[in-house]
Amino acid sequence: MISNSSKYAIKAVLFLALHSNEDHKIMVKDIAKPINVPQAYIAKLLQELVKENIISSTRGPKGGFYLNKENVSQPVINILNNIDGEKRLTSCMLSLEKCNEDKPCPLHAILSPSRKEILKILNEKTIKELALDVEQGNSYLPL
Amino acid sequence: MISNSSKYAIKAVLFLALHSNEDHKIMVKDIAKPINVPQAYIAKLLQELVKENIISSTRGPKGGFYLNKENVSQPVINILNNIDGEKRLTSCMLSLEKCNEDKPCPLHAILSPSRKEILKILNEKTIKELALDVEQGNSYLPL
DNA sequence: AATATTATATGATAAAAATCATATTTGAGA
DNA sequence: TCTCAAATATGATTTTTATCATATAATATT
Repeated sequence: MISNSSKYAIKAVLFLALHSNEDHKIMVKDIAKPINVPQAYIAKLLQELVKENIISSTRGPKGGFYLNKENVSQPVINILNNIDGEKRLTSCMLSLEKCNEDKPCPLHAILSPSRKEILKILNEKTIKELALDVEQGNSYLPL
Repeated sequence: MISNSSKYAIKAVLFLALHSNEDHKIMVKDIAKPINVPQAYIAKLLQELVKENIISSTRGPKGGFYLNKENVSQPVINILNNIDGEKRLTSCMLSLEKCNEDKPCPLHAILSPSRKEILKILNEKTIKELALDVEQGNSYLPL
C-alpha cells in the first residue's frame, strides 16, 4: 500500500517540518542520520520532491532543504502520490481492470469504506498538522 | 499493503470456492487461465497454500486443487498471512521499530482506526462468505 | 504391474524496487 | 572572480519480488 520510498519521504518531510524553515535550511547529511535512512537514497527522494514543489531547497553554501509556508500547507497525500504514483492507493485490491464502485470485486466490496476513510484522512491532513500532532504529544518520534 | 502474490492467491482461492469441491477437483491449468495468472506462478502459490492447509489437493489422474468444508470456513486473512507474512498488514506504516498503540508514530495516530477496521474485516470474513457475496450479486468477477 | 496424469520440489531467470556512487551545477562569501 | 560547499543529474549495483522451467513423486485407471 505504501512503499519504502514513500515512508522515507514522509519521515524526511516531517523532520523538515519540525526542524527547518526558510532561514534554517538543513543539508541532506543532517537529515539522513536522524531519520535513519541512507543518505544517497534520501537525497534522491528529496530531489524528486523538490521538482514537484513539495519541499524547497537551495544549493551552495548555507544551502539545504527546507519547507516554506506553502509546503507545510499541503496534504500528506501529495508525498505519496509523488513517490508512488496516484494509482497505488486507489487501485483495485485484486488488480482487476474492471473493478469499480458499481461492480466491485469481492475485496473492494468489503473494504471500500475503510479505504475511503484512509484516503480522506490523507487528503485532508496537512504536513503542518502532522507536525503539530508531534509537538502536542499526540504522536511520537524518533524516526 | 498486499503483494501481487497474495492477490493472485486470493483470486485462485475464490475461484476454487466458487467452482470446486471434494468431488470436483480442478487442475492448475484450469485455474490459471480464468483468473488470468501465469500457470507456473499460481502453481507455486497453490502449493504453499496446500502446505498450510488453506486449500486441498490430490495428485494423479482426477487430481487437482479444491476446497473442503474446513478450507472454506477459514478467514480471508489466512491467505494473506501465509503468502505475505503476518507483519505485512500490521507493521508500522513508517516502519518504525518503536511505534505502538501507546506511542504511535504520526501516521499511525491518524490511520489506526481505519487500519484496525480493515484487519477486523479480513479476520472475520471467511472464504465462504466472500464467495457467497459473488453468488448473491454483492460483488463481481471475472478475475 | 504398467502407464498416464496430476501435484510437488527445486531452482533458474527476469523485472522491479531499493541502495549506492560520482561527476556536474549552483550560489555564498572571501 | 575564485573557491568551496551544497544540491542535482545520472547511472551503476544490490536485493527483493515476480516469473518461468523441469525433474520427481504420487495416484487413478488399465
